[in-house]
Amino acid sequence: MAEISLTFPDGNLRSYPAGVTPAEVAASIAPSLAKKSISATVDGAHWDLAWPMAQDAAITLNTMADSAPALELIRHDLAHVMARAVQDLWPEVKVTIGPVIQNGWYYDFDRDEPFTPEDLGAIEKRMREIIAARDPVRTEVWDRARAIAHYEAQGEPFKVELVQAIPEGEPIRMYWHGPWQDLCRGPHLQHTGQLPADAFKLMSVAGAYWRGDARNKMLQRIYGVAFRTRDELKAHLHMLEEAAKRDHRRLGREMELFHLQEEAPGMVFWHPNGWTVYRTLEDYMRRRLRAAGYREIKTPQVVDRVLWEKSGHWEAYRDNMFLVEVAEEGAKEKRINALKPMNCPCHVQVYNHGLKSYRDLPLRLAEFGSCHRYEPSGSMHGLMRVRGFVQDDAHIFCTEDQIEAECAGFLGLLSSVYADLGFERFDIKLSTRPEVRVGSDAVWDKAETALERAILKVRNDYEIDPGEGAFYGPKLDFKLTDAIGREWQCGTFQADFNLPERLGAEYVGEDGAKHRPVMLHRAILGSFERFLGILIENYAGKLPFWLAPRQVVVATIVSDADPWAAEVTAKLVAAGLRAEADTRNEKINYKVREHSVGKVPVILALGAREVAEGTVTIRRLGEQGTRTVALDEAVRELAGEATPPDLQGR
RNA sequence: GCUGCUGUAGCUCAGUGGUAGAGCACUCCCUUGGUAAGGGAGAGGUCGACAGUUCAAUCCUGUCCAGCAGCACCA
Repeated sequence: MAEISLTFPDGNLRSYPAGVTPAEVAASIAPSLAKKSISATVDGAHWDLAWPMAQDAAITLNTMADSAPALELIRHDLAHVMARAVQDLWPEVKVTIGPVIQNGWYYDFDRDEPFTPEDLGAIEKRMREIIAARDPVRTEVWDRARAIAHYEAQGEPFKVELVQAIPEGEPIRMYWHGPWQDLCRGPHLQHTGQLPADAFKLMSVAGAYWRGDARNKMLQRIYGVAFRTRDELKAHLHMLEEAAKRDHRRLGREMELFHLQEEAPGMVFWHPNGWTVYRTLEDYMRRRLRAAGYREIKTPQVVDRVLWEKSGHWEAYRDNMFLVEVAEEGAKEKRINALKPMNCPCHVQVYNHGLKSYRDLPLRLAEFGSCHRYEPSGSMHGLMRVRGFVQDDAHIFCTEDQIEAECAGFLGLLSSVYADLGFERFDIKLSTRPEVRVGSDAVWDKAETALERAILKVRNDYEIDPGEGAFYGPKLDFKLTDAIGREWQCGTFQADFNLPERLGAEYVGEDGAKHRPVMLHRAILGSFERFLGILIENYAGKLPFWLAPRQVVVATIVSDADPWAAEVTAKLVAAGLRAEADTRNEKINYKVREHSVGKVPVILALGAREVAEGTVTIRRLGEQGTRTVALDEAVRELAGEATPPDLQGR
């Protein structure tokens, strides 16, 4: 019999007969290792202890102490155990797929009746019984015809489809968890008793399309989370609660920032506090753009369909546009306008007004452009996905040769803005030419290279998404990472060879002939609404001092301090701070609590002592201690902190 | 848009086939209190909208609207 040699993590090399399984290898080393092992990593692939190895390989035996493989096995086995529990309880339910996802797994079922929360409880209970039974797990490789015949006999049409979709040459594996069988690529644990009965939880049930396609049947997806220990599960559930506490919809209410209501779904009603943050951010962006050589413009919200027909949006995106019909005097037909869903066609109109020379390029036109898009009802989410929003939009008209320098300049601006707003980390993705596109290959070559070279001036790591560019040009997407590790795509930089053509943008070149400019669409924040949502969640409501809607509350301890509070507040306001006096007939405890809940960064408490000394006592949000200082000193200190980052040090 | 769930006071929620309640918030009174809720009283609701069943609907049924979770979508 042929021999294979296996390399162990410590560098040792040992020979085994071909076809040896990791379980046998473990047993050959030590019975204790055989007992502890749950899977193997063979040449980097996650390997079932029962799979035979046919050739030389590097092998590592995994135990429950190895977090990544352990969690994958636990979650994957639990997906099977859940599917089995569901079919035990409701044999008529059809099974489909059940992959491992972050923190857990899901499994999609086809069942006419919806699963209820009570059903989830029953399923969990049955799962624990299956775990307690310590059913053995077994694997076999079948041929395609047998697997298809089996699933047809079982009345599992989805599984038949899955078997048919497995590429030629890949093994078709069947797994048994006790008497229950599932098609699965594995690997799995050795018996259900290895699963932690107290470290998983079924979370929710929701609809999901078969194979992720909206044209297919909607299945019922049950989500579960699982960890190795009960404490890890508890920690995860606690983390979810903490994340819920920084939900911008909740904080928006608590901090009185904004609200949404039925009569204007997806459109934000900004309250004084929220609008203050919004305006502060907008003012900041306006300064940054001006300093970076942009010129600000403002274009109409309501624009005749004719322009959208010219730009091509009418054909492609009409269903997502808000239409405004007007019965004009004397006209037979109503005039149809659209609320602009984007600013670019209007910006080309500004560009086209008057003949442009190559000397005018690059021309950077910026607009805080108010846009409306009819987003699908189910997609809306607080400030994160709305129907009415404002972009920090700008279009750069330039020559092909200027793309690289413009892109490099933009990258510098973007990273500086993100850093100012508290996001040090962001990732870049370059999407290159798709199959269907406009523009010559020479132009695409030039543009893609320009974007790539611009990135390389800033950093080495970026992701390439081949074929994912828009039909009109390559693009960069920027994803920032927030305080709890979530990623948000905000910035974008897109070259466009199409719109200048469609809308007839031109410039007179050095040669006296007319040329077509390239248009660069770019945004840093994306939409103000969404970015503010991200900021609120990133800071859990505790916005940096310069952005905080109410920076200082002057709270009196006794009513004798009211005049001093008025004087203090006036001084703060005169120094440009957003300060309010709270002279209500309430105890200081009450005021401190209320303004802490409202995320006011600084409370100045004034009692008899402060009145007598002409001082203020500073209490900062999240800190226990207080400091008593002279008023002038406090004003100087706070005014310094209130200076926006781009104006610091001036 | 699809599937499921939800919609009662500003907020968080309880409740019933005979038109409603709690806590917090709000108003007034008492209290002048030193760093996360002092005490008392009061006011506040077309029970998401529209139909239907019923002697009677906030409650049952249907349609619609909105929200939540997920899926799909996101120029």
